[in-house]
Amino acid sequence: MPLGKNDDMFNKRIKIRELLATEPAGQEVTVMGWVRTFRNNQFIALNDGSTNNNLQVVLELGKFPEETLKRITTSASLKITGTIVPSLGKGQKMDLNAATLEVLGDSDAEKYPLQPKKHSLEFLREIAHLRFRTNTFGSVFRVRHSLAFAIHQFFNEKGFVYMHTPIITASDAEGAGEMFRVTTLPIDGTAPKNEDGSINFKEDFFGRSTNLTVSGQLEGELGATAFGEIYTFGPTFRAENSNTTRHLAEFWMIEPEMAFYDLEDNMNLAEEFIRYIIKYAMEHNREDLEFLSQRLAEEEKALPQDKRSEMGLIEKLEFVLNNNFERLTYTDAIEILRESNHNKKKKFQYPVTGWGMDLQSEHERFLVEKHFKKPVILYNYPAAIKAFYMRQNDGCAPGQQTVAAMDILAPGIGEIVGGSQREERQENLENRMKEIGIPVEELWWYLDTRRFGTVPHAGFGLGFERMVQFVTGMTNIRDVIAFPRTPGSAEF
RNA sequence: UCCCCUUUAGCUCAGUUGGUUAGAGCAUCUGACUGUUAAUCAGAGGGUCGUUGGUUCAAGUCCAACAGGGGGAGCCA
Repeated sequence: MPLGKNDDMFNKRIKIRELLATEPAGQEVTVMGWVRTFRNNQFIALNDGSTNNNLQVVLELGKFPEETLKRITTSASLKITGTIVPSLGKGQKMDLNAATLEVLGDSDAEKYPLQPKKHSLEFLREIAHLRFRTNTFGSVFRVRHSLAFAIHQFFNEKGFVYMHTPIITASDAEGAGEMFRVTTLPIDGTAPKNEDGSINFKEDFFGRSTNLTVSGQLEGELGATAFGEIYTFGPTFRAENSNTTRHLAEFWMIEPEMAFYDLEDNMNLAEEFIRYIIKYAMEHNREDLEFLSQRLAEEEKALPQDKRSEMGLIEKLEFVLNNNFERLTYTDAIEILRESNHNKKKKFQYPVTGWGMDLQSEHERFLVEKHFKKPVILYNYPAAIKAFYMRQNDGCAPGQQTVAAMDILAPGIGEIVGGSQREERQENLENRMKEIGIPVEELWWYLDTRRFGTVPHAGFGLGFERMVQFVTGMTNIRDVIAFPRTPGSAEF
């Protein structure tokens, strides 16, 4: 097939987003897209997914045969050639006066489920394979794309190495929740067994028991202690029976891991990172964000006054760009919560008992949404409520051992980032592992980072879908991933 | 996994203290009109009231179980 011969190409179309940015001056163009509405047997609102804005195609009366007009139904796909002129109508700046029109694919109007009207997000979730054709999901997924792209750009500019950590892992040593087992052994009870009756995984595909990854962090630390700075960005799986608006069984996570970073460096990076990708979306997806902002405002009209956001979506994002996150220690947070009127009036479901307690989401929400009214970074948590690999802080008061952990809490979402400086001292790390029953032998490869040239290092994990929720204002996490996997649900 | 709410036409919803033939808007179809903007106007078709069982002379309506959906909690990202 000859290359570079544009005349032979089927697709010489101009994208509608690009076309709408030009001035209408009688130019001849070809567009392709899907019908959103067909009014008056004369006006087609054509959408090609490049933007929520439709192109108005004008059909001269009598020019096209009746049989063709009948086929211009919602979501039918069309190829149209014609000239671009200033619109005579008020809703748009240009019209495409159609010279030729070809129906590429019909769409049976009686069966097509989307209508030119408002649909509930719940209904659209049931037709997740078609919901991209709506304005809301068009905007959400274009923004999701931009955020993903910005993430790579941010780390690339900083010289981080993008590391692909394994999806299938053998380590189940982290104790981070339920895992999905990966096996080729039969499930009908005929799998080979050991003498004690347990499954003999030596006979399995990998010769051992394997699972889908719950985090790439431990592998990430291996990369960081060689490249200096790495990040992962990939799918993560949790088999927890969580049924909430912010949990998925399959989600995407970004996990940077940096050698020669302490906790403060870590917080600085996380904050800069979040701001960078929001800014990127604000600059590249302004229209989509404005649409989503309007959608959210509309949705919140149905809520009682006290449940509505104080800021609009755009306003909130600008606020995050222009204001530093509030940073405070766990210990200070407990004090604030204890002294709050909310607590004194016993309005917390879980009373603030004092130092050492795990913060409940109502406490986090109080700090973020009521007290500080901005994103908050909490750090230096009690060791007892945090993971084994977090660095033990020196010089803690007796009975108040803390670790160099930090969580970033966002309004409306809750925890969006969890990170820490890692325990780089081999002895401390091993002692801690033994204390909480994590098999030291199984993680021999991880501990090698501490054996051979250990360095202070830190990292964090950011839930991508929660970030997309924050930026798009979508309240249910199932609406920011194309095909959500949740307990009891894996359609499509 | 626990608690609460919910399920009526393709969609969004009404449906009274249990009482005759279950309604509306939008969508769809037919026709009219033709510079429309979720076009408008006229007409038509469309329902095993989530499923199963129970109470009752009588159940869309009351009760129970199950299933789907939503919200909250826990776990976390």
